[in-house]
Amino acid sequence: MSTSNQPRQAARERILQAAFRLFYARGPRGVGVDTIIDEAGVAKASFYKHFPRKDDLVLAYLDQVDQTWLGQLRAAARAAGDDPADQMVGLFDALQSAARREGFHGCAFINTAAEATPGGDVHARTVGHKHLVRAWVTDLATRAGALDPDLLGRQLTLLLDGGLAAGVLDADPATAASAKQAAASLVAAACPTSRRPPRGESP
Amino acid sequence: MSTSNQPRQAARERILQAAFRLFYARGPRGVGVDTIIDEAGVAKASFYKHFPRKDDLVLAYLDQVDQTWLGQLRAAARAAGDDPADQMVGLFDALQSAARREGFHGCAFINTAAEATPGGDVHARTVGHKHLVRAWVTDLATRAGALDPDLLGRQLTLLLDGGLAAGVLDADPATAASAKQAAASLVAAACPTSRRPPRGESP
DNA sequence: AGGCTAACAGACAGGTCTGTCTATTTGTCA
DNA sequence: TGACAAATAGACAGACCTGTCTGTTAGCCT
Repeated sequence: MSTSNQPRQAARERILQAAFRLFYARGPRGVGVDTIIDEAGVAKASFYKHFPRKDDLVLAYLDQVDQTWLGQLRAAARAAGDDPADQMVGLFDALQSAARREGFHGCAFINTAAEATPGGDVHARTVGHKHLVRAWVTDLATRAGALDPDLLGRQLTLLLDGGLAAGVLDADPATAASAKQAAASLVAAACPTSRRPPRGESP
Repeated sequence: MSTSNQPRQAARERILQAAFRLFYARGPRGVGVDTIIDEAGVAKASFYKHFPRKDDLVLAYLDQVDQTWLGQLRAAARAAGDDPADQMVGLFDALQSAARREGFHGCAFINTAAEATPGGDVHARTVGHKHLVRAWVTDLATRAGALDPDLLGRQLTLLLDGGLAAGVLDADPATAASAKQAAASLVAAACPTSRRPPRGESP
């Protein structure tokens, strides 16, 4: 029963996996639904049952990337320790990991937004994602006691976007390293109150 | 004769102008050659005489954007004075101007690279442009006496790319302002030798 | 066993895209 | 005036894309 229950949702899952890989590599407009159908090994009717319009699949793809990327950012931040200031720098390790990954092709949201209709659902979803990330970084900046959390949030997001987006041109690991150093510089300049030692006690 | 000599090169020019506007707004793959032909008011045979493949027009488009954008960057840098350190900050005014411009739609190179075939001419051209910009900024950093010019060049380019690329999502003028402030921070941190006053004499 | 749901295979229509081709018009120069 | 170069209008082929439709097969629950 477990093996026969698996196909119940397996078709949708296979479509999503194929879409994730193909959309990210070539962009949604660069991949026809027939290609996804072949790659996923599903029937056309099944495809359109799960995703009535191709854009529905694009939206699901964006949601998937959103969850994955935010998860990686949060994990990298958490790995940097408990201090929000350290976390703001540490999250750039997620950028470095992404840049090293085979098949790295830049920022899925910017790449997708570039070819999406400005007023449509797809474009709106990409904007929503970036707002989420910035809100999270700004929250970290607030908790780190930054003088201007909104400014620092924007600046770090800018570095992140720059490092991600440039990946579609040239996946240079030195770029991510430079971004992290820049982040450290900006965080240090914006949070002058706690000049905390690497592993120390409260003053 | 002057009026009749004009059309000799006018067709090519009209095509380029139409392509510039349409390609930037919708991306090269989002615009068919028929649309460009209509918009430029030329015949299809004329189009393919000047640009045998559509990609040839895309390359010409990229060259045009390259010249325009580099010119704006250099002008903004020059407007900031003679000090290379000031110029590295001042060039971000070009970003702010671009973000304010009607129809701002992010970075033409990143947007085009996102939909270009990874190994092809078009993709190579976009990479070439970014290398040019970075080399120019790195040169400024060197002349400003930065401790690590390559690092500073990468960091400023990162900020520039981030501000440009994010424009395809949301053309927020505050983003460009934040980028300029971040640049000022990084330049100040990287060039500690000359702590030059806003309008002063040599020490 | 029989009904039901989901998936499968694949043809098909209608549209768009690139690039080629024919035939005609216009302006220039000798 | 007549040859020549270049532009014009537009049909056309071949490929690809989205979305619909018909018919078949396999597993699940009662």
